[in-house]
Formats: sequence, C-alpha cells, structure tokens
Amino acid sequence: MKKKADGGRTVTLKDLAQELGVHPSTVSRVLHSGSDVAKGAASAATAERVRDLARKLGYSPDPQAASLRTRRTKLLGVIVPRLSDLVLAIMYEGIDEASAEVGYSAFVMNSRDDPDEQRRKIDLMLARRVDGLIIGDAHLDGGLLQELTDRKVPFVLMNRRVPGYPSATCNDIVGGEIVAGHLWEMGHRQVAVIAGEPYASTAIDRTAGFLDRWRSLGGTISDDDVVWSKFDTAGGREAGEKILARGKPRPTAIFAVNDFAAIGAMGALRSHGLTVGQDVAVVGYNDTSLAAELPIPLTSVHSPMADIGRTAVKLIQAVLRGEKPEPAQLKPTLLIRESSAARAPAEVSAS
Amino acid sequence: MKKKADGGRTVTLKDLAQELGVHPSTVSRVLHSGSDVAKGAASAATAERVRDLARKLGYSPDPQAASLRTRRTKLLGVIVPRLSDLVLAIMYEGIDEASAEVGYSAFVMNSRDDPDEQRRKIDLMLARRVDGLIIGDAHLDGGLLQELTDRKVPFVLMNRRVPGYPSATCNDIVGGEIVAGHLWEMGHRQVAVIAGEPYASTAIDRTAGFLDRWRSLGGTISDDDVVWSKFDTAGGREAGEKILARGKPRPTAIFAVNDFAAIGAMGALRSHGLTVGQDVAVVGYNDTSLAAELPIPLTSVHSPMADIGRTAVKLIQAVLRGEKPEPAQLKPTLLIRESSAARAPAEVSAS
DNA sequence: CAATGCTACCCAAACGTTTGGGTAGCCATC
DNA sequence: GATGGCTACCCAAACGTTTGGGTAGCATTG
Repeated sequence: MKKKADGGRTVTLKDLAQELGVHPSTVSRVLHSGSDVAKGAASAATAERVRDLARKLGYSPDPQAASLRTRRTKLLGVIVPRLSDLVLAIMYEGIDEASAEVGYSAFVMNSRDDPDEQRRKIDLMLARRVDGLIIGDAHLDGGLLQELTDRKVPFVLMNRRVPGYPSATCNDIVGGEIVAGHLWEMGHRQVAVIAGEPYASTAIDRTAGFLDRWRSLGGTISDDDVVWSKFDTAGGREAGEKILARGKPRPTAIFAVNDFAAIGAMGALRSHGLTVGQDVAVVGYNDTSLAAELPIPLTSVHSPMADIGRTAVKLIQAVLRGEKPEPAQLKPTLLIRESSAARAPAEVSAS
Repeated sequence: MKKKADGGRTVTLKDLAQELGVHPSTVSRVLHSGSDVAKGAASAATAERVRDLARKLGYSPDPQAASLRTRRTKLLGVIVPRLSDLVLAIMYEGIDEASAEVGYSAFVMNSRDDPDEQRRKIDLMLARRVDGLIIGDAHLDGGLLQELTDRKVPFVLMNRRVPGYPSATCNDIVGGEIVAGHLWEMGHRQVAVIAGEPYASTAIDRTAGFLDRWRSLGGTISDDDVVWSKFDTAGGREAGEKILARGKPRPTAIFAVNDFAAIGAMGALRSHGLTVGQDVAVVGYNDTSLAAELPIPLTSVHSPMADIGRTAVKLIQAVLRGEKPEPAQLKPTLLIRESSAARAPAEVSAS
C-alpha cells in the first residue's frame, strides 16, 4: 500500500525530478521504459537514485495522464451474457489474472445475450477508451462483429466462436464426440440432447459433435430427440419435462450441453420418479465445481474455463500488436461420475 | 455506436469548437455542465448548434483527459472473494447496473479471502485511481479497513459487515432467526449448523441469529453441533460428513449458512443413504437460482443480492459526497421447499 | 587538432479536458 | 452620460505523462 503514504498530495514525476535535480523526462524514462531506453537516459547511479526516491515517496504513475499522452489505456473490456453464469465468471477470473500479469485491467459487463444490450455495453466500453474487447457472448449471425471489424475495434471472442474471427474456446465438437462415445459404450441406444441456445456456437458444436459421432457409431437419433433450451437450470428442467412428455420410449440417457441445464434435467427426472444414474444417465458439460459435489455426482465434460480466459487475453494482446491470431481451441476431457456410471438399463417402453 | 463514425480521428472538443467558431470551453460547458451553468455559457441557439454538431460527429468525451483535469475517474473498484461465487457475482451485477446509471464504471477483482491478495488488489485499484472501493470480502478483524480509513480512501462494505463501517448487507441475524423458527415449528429438536468461515459476518450473524432464536424457543444445541466450514460445495460436504460421523444421535435438520454448503451437505447425506427432506431437513441461505431447481428443491433464505449491490453503490456515492451513511441491512425472507417441508421424523438413535 | 561518437542529460510540446477569471457589447437605471 | 448589470462568450493555465529532438562535455580516432 503506497500512495498518499504520508497523508500528503499524490507524488508525481515532477516531484521526483525536482527533488533530485533532474528533468521529469529523465525520471519518466528511468521508471517506465525498458532497461534499454533507460540505459541511454541516465547513468546507472542516477537511475538508482531515481528508483530509490520513487520507492521511498511511494510514487505511483497516473494512468490517465499516461494514456492521455500515449493514447492507450491498458484497459480491456469484457462482455459476457451474464457474470452470474458460473462458466463465464470463471473465464473472467482467468482474464483478470492474465491481464493483470501484462499490466492491463479488465472491465466486465453483462449483455444478457440481448443484441441491444450488447451494443450498448460495447459503446460504454469504447467510451471508456478500452484498448480492446473480449466478447464472450458472440451470436453466430455475427452482424455486430462485422461492424466492429469495419470500425477497426480490436476484439477477440471467448467461449463462443464465430468462424473468421479470432477466438478462445473449448473444442466443443470434440467435447460432444466424447460424450457420444461414452454413452454408446455404456450401452445406451436411446438418447436425447438438451442442446442449449441455437445462436451460441457452444450449443451448436457440442450438439453437432455428439450427433456426428453417435451416428458414425451406428446410433440413430431423430430431430425431436434434440431439444433446444436456455442454458440455466430452469431451462434444463423444462427441456427435461419436454423429453419425458413425448409419447415415445423414454431415453436411457440425456446429454445436456451445460451443467446447469443438466441439473435442471435431473430435477425433472426425479419429479417423474426416475433415478438419475440408474433409470436414466445424465451427462453435463463444463465440469463446474458443482458437478462433482451434487447429491448424485454429475458426469461432465471438463472444459478449461480459466485457461480459456487466459488464452483470450493472449489473443487480444496479439491483436493489439497487429497480428491476426488463429482461433484457439482448448481440449475437453470427460469426467465420468455416478450420473452415468451404470450400464444402460434394458429397453423401456413409452412412459 | 458512435466514435470514429467515419473512420477518421476521434473528434474532440476542439474540433467541435473550431467547426462552430466558438471556444472549446464554451463547448465543454454546454455539453458537460448542468443546465444551470450551461445557461450562462452560451445562448440557447449556440447551445443547440453545439449539441447538434456533437451528435452529428459522434463526439464522445475522453474520460482520461477529463479525469486528469478533475482528479476524479468515475471508476469504482470492487473486491470480492471470488467472482465465481454466485452470490458475489449477482451482487456485482447489481453494482454494475447501478453504477452505470450514475455514470460510473466498476472494476472487479478476486481476493480469494487472502489478506495479502486483498492488499495487492486494493493497491492495484488505487493505482488505477478509482474514486472509491466496494469491499465484498471484509474480514471481521478489520485491520485493513482501519488502514484504509487512515489513508482516507473512500470505501463501503458489501455482503459482509464490520461494525463501525458503512455497509450494505442482508440482515443475516434475522435470516438465521427465521430459519430457527421454521425448523422448530416443523418439530425438529435435534439440529446442526454448518456455519461457514468465522471471519465473515455473514457466517457469524446467520449462525448467531439461529442459535439465539433456537434457544429462546426452548431448544438446546451444543457447541459441537456447530461446524465451521468453507462456503463452497466441497466445504459443505465435508461438514456434513463431520456431523454424521459424530457418535451422537444424528440431527433431524441441518442449517447451512450458504446454499452451496447446503448442496454439499445434501450430497453427504445421500452418500449415507439418507433422504433429504424425509430423514433430514436441510435449509440453505441466499436462495441462489439453483436452490429451487435442484432435484430435491432446497429451502433457503432469500437475500436480495442484486439489491445489496445496488445499495452498495448508493452508499459509496454518499461517501464520495462526504457523508457518513448508516449501514444498510436488507430484509431476508424464507422460501420453504421440499428439503424441509416434511415434519420432523421421530427421534433417531446414534447412527 | 579537427572530426566523430558517446554519455547523460535537458527542453518543449502535446494529449483533451475543465475552470477561474476576464471582457466586449448591450440595455436599463439614476 | 456615467454606472451597473446582464449576456454570451473568450482566454489561459493546469492536470501528469511521454517522446522527438536537442546539446554540452568528454573521449577516441585519424
């Protein structure tokens, strides 16, 4: 804790310079330039004196002054559907850490996946003069992204991808495939998918990966076995109800593309007197901290959420350097737990 | 979406002034002062022309330049134990909304409840020159807070309170009392409390409220019926195990001061072959969105989390105006669900 | 010994605002 | 017709940095 160390005014470059009898620019170069520049700016002795005094007086550079001059704020704007979505919260934790490490600070705002809000929040961030944006709520149609590109706003996507733009995501197709493989292996032949929102690549990719692998294994699955839903618990419950309400043999396994939806589905199953893990297997996605600790622990695809956030920061740094980084797809891994650990029950008839 | 509307440079006050043949200061006053000052600064006609042009060129004021001059950044720093704690995430959503409404932007950072990290993060925020802090991870010992006060850093507490400092919290004592009343009424006489971390007022108050009411109702509860724990699911499970492992009659009800701990406890109960809501009642706290949607819906004390965040913003605004606002305690309400809806089972002997 | 090249600095302008203090011109008042 | 009081502006300094371009003094080189 420095600054105002002794109750007085904030100490500035000029203060240091005056005290030492050198010019502020010299102090600036010593303190804020790479050692290469600093070398040319002052003798080793002077540099030492500068640094000592800075430490002693608790000098802390004024970022607004600096960015006024440099036209860079070292601020990152992050837009997420909602921070109360654990998945995004953890990604943000990754962002926060990684950006701090490179001297950036991050803002977050919620868009609630509403296009108007997305625009509004982006405008707010740009008004704050963020150097770049990390967009965690990209919609596949991507009109907004084209607009940002046209306006030369530096940005990268996170969590959800849209082809053609740099992004840091989990490899959700592979994730879906793993689940299909697992359920098939456990003997399931009748399955349903709670697929999430069709505007999100996470939902699309996980579902597509699942379906592709399922079919290539020889499984059959029809369109109405795929139920689109919100990503939250309520959405999962609703979707679960819908699956059970159909007049066809109930599935022996359900893949929900999101842990919360899976938890909702578990609720629906239980209300129908079914036991998760015995009567019906359930698999979620993301391996949120809850999954392992639920009364019936939930099989889930682990996605490296914090790493995705960290990667997003790396990518935006690259973009800010003028590069055009490739999309990064991080590897998912399946964690098998009680909710899908038993072999498929014998075929059941319409419920 | 404004700014750089036509690909060119950012438009400044000076640009507007030049174009209109007036002085930048006039433009500034018209655009950024209350209508009172603006009145004296320009004729109605000029003011109109200024505003029109500003709109047309998509002028957006540079906040760093402004704060360099005014010495206020309109930035708020928020420190939370972790953003991946749903409770804090929702409070932050409240902060985000409320601060945007008054022209402020908020930063969040995680402290992981670690004193060193708290210091470090606070320093980072101050280095960014935030106008004030909202502290969501206050520890009851409060050494850090005294220090901040000494340094005249404006701050308010949120979620957790520490006597003597302005804070926005749920009235956790009342919350604990309600739970005690409910469980007593349902016929429970043998109960245990999963109490959370002793450095957090939330844990202390909820537990104290519960114990006080319980005893005043005639109930008995001993020290080892109160188990301290982490606030997360794993902590709850552990605490649940501990409660079941004691060599005394198992309680017929458990109050966990936090929904996640409650979920963990439910898991522990189930592993012991007990059915939540029948064999053992469980009550949580916060009524997070999960509670209602769990396979066995969880009785929980609803606390107005988003409002607490919003209130925190109001309080910090007051502090910034130089006032010394009273602590705000928002009202909790109990939501009774399946996990505690049945009357207490007959007394059980040691398990 | 003049030219060259360092080293270790200094200088000044600029970034986009805000704000306390002018002042020119006009009208009303005494 | 001097005084006072508006109205509608203008002026300039300041906020704390950064950075391109000096330059004085000294040592080295041809």
